[in-house]
Amino acid sequence: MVGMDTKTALLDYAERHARQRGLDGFSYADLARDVGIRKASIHYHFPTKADLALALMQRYRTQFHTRLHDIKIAGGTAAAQLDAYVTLYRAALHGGTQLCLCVAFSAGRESLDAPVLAELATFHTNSLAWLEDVFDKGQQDGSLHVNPNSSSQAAACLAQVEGAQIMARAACDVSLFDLATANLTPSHAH
Amino acid sequence: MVGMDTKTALLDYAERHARQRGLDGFSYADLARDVGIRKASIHYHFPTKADLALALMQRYRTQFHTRLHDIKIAGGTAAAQLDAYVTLYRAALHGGTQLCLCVAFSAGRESLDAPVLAELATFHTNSLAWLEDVFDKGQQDGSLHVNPNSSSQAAACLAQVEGAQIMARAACDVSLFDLATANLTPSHAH
DNA sequence: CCATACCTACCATGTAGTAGGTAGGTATTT
DNA sequence: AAATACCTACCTACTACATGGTAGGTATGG
Repeated sequence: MVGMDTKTALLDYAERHARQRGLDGFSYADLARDVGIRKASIHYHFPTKADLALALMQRYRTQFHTRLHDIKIAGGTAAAQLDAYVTLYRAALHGGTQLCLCVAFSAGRESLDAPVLAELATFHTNSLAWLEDVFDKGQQDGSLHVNPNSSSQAAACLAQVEGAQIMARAACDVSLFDLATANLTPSHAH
Repeated sequence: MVGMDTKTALLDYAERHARQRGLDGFSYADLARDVGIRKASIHYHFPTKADLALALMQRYRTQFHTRLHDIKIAGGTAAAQLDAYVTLYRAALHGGTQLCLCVAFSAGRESLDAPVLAELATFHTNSLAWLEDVFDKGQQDGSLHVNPNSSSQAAACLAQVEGAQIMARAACDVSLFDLATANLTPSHAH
């Protein structure tokens, strides 16, 4: 974290904690130790924990959807795009040490304020739309087997990667993710 | 809760809290209010919170696997058994107000002691074995389309229902679960 | 009597936050 | 150039609870 501005450092550490333990599982005291400032100073950057959670979710959502956009722009078959998508979720596991933020926050959604819940809903809505688009494209280019209801298939796909993360996280074992998503990425040797 | 013994009442309320908010999201003070005894008295029944978590997981796992056993005993095609399985997960959502305990604990696994983690691992292992068995039977009785690797398909199926729970819980909307699991329960009108 | 299941009183930290202050840097004014 | 004003980003000191627990005591039912 050399030379990094304090606010970004706080967000980085907070994101890691939230993805490992959920929002209720860490405190400002943890962040203070991580960043090397006094706990009370964190309130300068994030007056309340809810502000921090919102900033985390907004940052995560925009970064994630930039990645989705990049996958689209890069072109390739729909199957390749789906593969890249699954790879995003796999990478988010960091070897089984953490969940992606949307899953972590979904599980602890009772502790979230309304604006954070709204961001979370937007994350899911955007992801479903992106996936549905991929399945539609897959039907056109013949690279994916698509059932008659692409929105249901998009939902199933999102459920699968999120669930695969849960399984892998529980066991701290990425190979479980691979096993559970093999049908989505058939080009990989499993 | 009339006439119920205190220990069971504690477990019931604790399970609800844990499934709604995770283990870090509730405290003995919540349980004390729920059951109507002093917080310190809870330690008589569960000396530490880790003891409580272990008891919760053990109870949940044994009950869940009794249900799986019942589905098997009841007979019917493999497709009907898979349908019953998905219905278990759907019912566990309680209208979108909570997750099943294994998902809630998986997300917050960092806060769990080793014996609880072991129970959680057993839960997943047993569930996968049961599902794999169903897929094997489905291939024999022709009621399920099974790909060459039934263990991967079992893992995918488990991931899907767990992920579908996450999605439905985030939005407090069971219809998302239905949308995301439609391919597993084709006999239902979606 | 004894086991069970509760109680009170307390402990040691821990949590999210408030209020006022200060140091250093930068922009503006004299 | 020097003084002043303002901003940023931290600090100390503190608050009000809250957390998971300990220790000793008491009431009740079998």
